[in-house]
Amino acid sequence: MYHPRELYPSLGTGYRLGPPQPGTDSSFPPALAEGYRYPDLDPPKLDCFLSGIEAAPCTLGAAPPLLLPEPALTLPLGEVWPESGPLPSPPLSRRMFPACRVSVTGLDPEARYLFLLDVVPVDGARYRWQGRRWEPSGKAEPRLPDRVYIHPDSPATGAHWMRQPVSFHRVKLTNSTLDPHGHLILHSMHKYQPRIHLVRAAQLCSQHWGGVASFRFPETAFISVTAYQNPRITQLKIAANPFAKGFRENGRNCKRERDARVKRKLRGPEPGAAEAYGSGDAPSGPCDSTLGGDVRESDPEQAPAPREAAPAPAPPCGGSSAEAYLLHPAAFHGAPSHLPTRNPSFPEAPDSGRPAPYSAAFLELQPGPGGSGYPAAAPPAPFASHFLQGGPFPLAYPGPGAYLDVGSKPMY
DNA sequence: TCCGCTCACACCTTTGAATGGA
DNA sequence: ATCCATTCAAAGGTGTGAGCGG
Repeated sequence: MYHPRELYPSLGTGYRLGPPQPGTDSSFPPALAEGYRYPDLDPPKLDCFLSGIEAAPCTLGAAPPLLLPEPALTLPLGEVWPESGPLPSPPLSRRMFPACRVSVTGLDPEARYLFLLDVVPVDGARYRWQGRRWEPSGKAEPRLPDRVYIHPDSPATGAHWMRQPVSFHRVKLTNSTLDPHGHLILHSMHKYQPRIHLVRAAQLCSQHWGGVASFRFPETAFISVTAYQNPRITQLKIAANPFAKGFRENGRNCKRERDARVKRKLRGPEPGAAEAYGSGDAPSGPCDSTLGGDVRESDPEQAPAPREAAPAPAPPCGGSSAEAYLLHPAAFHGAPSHLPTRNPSFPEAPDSGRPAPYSAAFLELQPGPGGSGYPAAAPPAPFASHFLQGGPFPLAYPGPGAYLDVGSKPMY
């Protein structure tokens, strides 16, 4: 995890934000553009996927009015956070799973861009799992310093980003407010919204950012937890995450095997301990930085797993809910009442060769005009150019309690 | 008592270096 | 000398359960 100003101090401290572009496709919960300035280009379009539990492409919709608060804490240009002694041992963090993955079009193939991801609180409430659903339960903890994850391929050309979906599967979450490793810090039991930022460097060594576009996909909102609240979420993750293979039905770490081991332990030494574990169905091929490695599309056993993860007549889970795990299960995902069923609203993408996505089933959707927490039709967005001083990250979050807090914690 | 968090654990995947053959 | 495939070990990611504290 890095702070962009430390990595690329020459990129400058300010950037302009311009008018959002009108959206087109209303069949999906719209991705919301919070700011943009690409005067010489068609507006970029982002398609959102949940790796492993993948959504059909979601065309960029129109944006709400952009609210720009005063910048808060800033660092002098180019200042690097000092090293403060040795890093403490092992970071208590876990990867976000499934990972955010987006496709982008409309970039200048020659220009260079940075892809960033951050997570902002959705509201001011703390949540609690009430057996069937997540319900607000008290006031949220004070907001933590914002951190930004920079995609490791950054900066790269527009052609590079458009070549294939951009995966953020390496994003790590933690609830340690003192985390020195630069992981995204979240409060447990709070609702968050990931945002994708696309920053164009007009010239890598210039003193100005070439522009920035910021997107949020309502279907990726999640509630952070440190322990599973919903057992069906557990099953979904085990089924979909290759790292949890050992916990699957036939795995050595499944409940039946664990119970058997405990019994054998009580009786004496385990006789079959030296047997080989390999099953030969390990995912193949390298996991590059752009394509997520959490679920291999080429592995026929991996991708369809979520469909088989839960029994068909699933118990009600209270409609929509989502959990993202901090120290323990790193993920963001939901608990649809029809977990094993493909959502008909998301037809299989042509030529994808993948199972149709489950995304809609995992959405943390708020009741609202368009079925999501965001207006189906974007509000009018009068042009108003803004210029932020003090650093491009994070962008203002257009909601209650939004503020800009840059550099109050070391970023790596 | 309940609930959430921390920690240790076993199991598994990922990754990159080392090796050998073409 | 180069390229490619294979092997191997270390690093890292996973959920679970016990224990702890508020």
